[in-house]
Amino acid sequence: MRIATYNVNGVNGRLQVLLRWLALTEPDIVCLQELKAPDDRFPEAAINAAGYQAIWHGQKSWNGVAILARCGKPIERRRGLPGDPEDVHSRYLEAEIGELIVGCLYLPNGNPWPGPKFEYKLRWFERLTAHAKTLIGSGSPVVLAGDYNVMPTELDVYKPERWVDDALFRIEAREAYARLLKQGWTDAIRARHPGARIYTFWDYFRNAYARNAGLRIDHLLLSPDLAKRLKAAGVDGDVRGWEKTSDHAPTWIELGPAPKRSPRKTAVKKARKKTAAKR
DNA sequence: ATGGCTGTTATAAACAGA
Repeated sequence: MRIATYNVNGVNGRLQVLLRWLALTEPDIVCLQELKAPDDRFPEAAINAAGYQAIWHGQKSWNGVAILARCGKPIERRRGLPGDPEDVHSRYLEAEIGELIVGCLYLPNGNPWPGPKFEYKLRWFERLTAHAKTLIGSGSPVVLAGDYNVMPTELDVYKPERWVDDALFRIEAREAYARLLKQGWTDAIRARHPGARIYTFWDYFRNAYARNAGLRIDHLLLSPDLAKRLKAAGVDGDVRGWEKTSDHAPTWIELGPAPKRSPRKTAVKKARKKTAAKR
């Protein structure tokens, strides 16, 4: 099973690129960010025609997230994070898809630092972390996928020294990311490619893609049982070179099948067999 | 340090993104 996250930077402006990528890579589940469209402008018909059912949380001009699935319509569990009824940004959507819980998120950019936007980013991060704790505590298989707007380490930036006072790389943001992971989440790309320079975003300016002046800010975090099923992870970097493309590239994981029985049940069965053999 | 580019829309002497 392939699960991908893709910040499309305008779902309507990006529709042809999105459809081309869906047809090419056939992910089973897709988290989209930066729809930049209100609910009634989501291109549902085109997405359905491509073989996907979707739920979405739109917003005029900015933000907006969606979850697509090929294996039935995602069952919505939540839109928006708990903890701030004043927050009207469309940045979080959560669904049940088969045995999985999928959280699709678009963490605030936070620039410029310092300032109210950065404070909002940190508050939003805390709300995400609080919610993630309840998710991981439930013991369910969960993936939290999206644009986190954080480069976790120096390995995740083409030129770290230029970014130290940027909201995407400020120490407060990196520490918030580390605190989230400490709950027990696995950063899938980093787990499969320790030490590798992997980017998911290249600025539209300064020929950044050609120079590979990139950032790794799109992440898929896996709950412990899903981490055990992680077979592969990568970035569809070529998509960033297409015409009319997003500044982000699709980022994905490949999961093995769910174990048929829980380890507890298997242990019980083995014990029974042993007992039976003794008789 | 600044500005470079892109999508959206209040079509700009606009904003936000990263």
